[in-house]
Formats: sequence, C-alpha cells, structure tokens
Amino acid sequence: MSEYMLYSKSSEYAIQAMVYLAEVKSKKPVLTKNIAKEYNIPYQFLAKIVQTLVKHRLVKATRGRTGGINLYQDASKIYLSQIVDAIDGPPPIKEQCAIGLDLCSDDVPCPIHHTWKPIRKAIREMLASENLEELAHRVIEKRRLMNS
Amino acid sequence: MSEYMLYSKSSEYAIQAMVYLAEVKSKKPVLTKNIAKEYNIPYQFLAKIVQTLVKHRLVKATRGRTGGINLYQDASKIYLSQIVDAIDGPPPIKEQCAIGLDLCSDDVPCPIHHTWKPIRKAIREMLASENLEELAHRVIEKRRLMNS
DNA sequence: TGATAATCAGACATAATAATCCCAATAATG
DNA sequence: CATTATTGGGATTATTATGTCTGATTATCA
Repeated sequence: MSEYMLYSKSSEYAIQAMVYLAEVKSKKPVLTKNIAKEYNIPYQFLAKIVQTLVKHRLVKATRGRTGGINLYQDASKIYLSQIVDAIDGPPPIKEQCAIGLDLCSDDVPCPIHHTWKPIRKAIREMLASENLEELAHRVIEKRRLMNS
Repeated sequence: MSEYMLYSKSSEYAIQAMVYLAEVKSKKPVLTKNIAKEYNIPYQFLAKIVQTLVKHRLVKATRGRTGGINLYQDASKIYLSQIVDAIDGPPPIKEQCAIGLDLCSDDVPCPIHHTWKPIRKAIREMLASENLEELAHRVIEKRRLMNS
C-alpha cells in the first residue's frame, strides 16, 4: 500500500459513475454497462456499487429493456461526502489516533494530534464542498485541455 | 473501510515500535516481544515488520540471548516519512488522480486537483517534519495528562 | 559445550477488499 | 406472448493486507 487513501476503490468507482451521469445530463436512463466501459470499471462490480447508490437514493434506477440509471436529484445538490459515506460508511464518531496509540482529543492529544487534526478537517471539508455539477464542469474542461 | 489512511497498519505498528524505542532510550537491546505486549501488537507480525526496519537501517538488531533492537541512529534524526517509506514503499513519482480518472498535473488537472494538492502536500510535510524524539516527548506528556 | 533466548527467513493461514457468476425480476418491442 | 435487454441480489472466486507457525541462525551463560 502506498499513497494516502481518502476512500476505497468502490467509492472511487462510485464517484466516477456519478460524475459521468452529471456530465451527460441525459433524461433517458444511462446504461451502467456504458459507464463501466468508459471508465474501465469491471461491469459486474460497478453494477453492485450502483445497487448501493440506489438504496441510498443517490441514483435512480429504471429496470427493463430501456432501463438504466440517472442521478436521483440535481447534480448541484450531490456532494462527494455523500457518495463516500454511502459506499464506505460514515466516518467514526470518535476520532482515532493517527498513530494508533488510543483515542485522542484536544484535552489529551496524541503525539501528532495537533498537526493531523487540521489536515483531517481539510479533507472532510473538501469532500463536503465538492458537488457533482462543479466536478462535471471541470472534467469537461480537463478534456478540452488534453485535446489542445 | 472508513476514515482516511495515511499509511498501512504495518506502518502504524512500525511507528509505535520506534516511538517506544525513542522513549525508553535504552542502551541495551529492547525485546520486540515487550514492545508487542506494550502496544498490543501481534508479536510475530511485529517481528516481521522489525526485520524490514532493520534492512532499511532504521533499527539495529542484536541477535542471541541478550539480543533485541535499538534505534539505528539518534531519535532526533529519524522522521515519520522514513518509516512509512520503508514499510509501505516510497510514494509514486507521478501523482495519481484522486478520483482515478487518470494522471493529473498542474497543466492538466483532475477535477479536484487544486483542492487535493495542498492537502497532500500538508500530509507529506507533516510526515517529513515529525521526528521520533519530538514524538516520544509528546507521548510522555500525554501519559502525564491522562494520569492527572 | 549444552541449554537457553533472541533475531532471521520463508512458508502458511485468515480477513478484508475487490471482482465475477448466475439467475430472477422487470419492462419494452416485434 | 416470446424475445431481448436491463437492473436486483445472492453466492462464489481472486487478490491483497494482515497475522501465524516453524525451524534455522546467532549469541550468552552456567
């Protein structure tokens, strides 16, 4: 394992799929299969992840021949933190000590509590402030830059 | 999986063990078994991790009946980043895109590149600036606070 | 020098995460 | 109404991270 992990692979796939949905803005249901192909995500695996997103009402599924998936609500109202929480579960109530000594708090801080706390806060705020509409815009902008 | 991960469980154990060594400041070799007991780390597992630390010259091992382990050099010269790199491997040269789209750079940034980059930098700097001597001091301070 | 006690090394076991398979349920279309 | 194409969901497999076992090697000490 290397490089810092904000969320699991499953959450990463979930974010990619939902950014895709925000990007295409299709009224018609979008095929999970197509999203999987576009982002090179194992189809069956993504299908499972989508099921979880449906249960958490982040995605709306239409069954049957002309079925597929759509965002459950407007892209501007869906934030990364919602997706990650749905897939990986919500963050723990009590903050874990970063070097695993035991629980730490402001009163009885762990050795790196004061350096780690603002970083953790920044991560949380990032995930809670990024919405799908913004992300989709920037993905489109990125494509433009890559093709120029 | 929940909560952000800076390093693997193995690295966490490695840090704990080395903070312990910095704390006791023993000239005589310290038993891996005792460290494992102190921090509730599975002994055999910690023994494996220690082997890796020895290979990376972060820890010095003395074999035989009165053997054990010590820090390879002064605690003030050993930083968290060294330990994490030894156990988890060094960070990748090319930065991965946080939402897995593809590689990102300042020129062709991924959608959350500009928010994620300073956070990643802060994490790296934290790991690169925390040395074992400092940490050991603060662990001792924490113990004092807990017992009062 | 033999008994003891530590690390070293590699194989093995278990648990968590990631990925796959298969078929049922649903719905459109000729 | 049969065919086709989708999601739903349980069981299974694969891969990786974590943890365990066993015996060899090294060194001390009675």
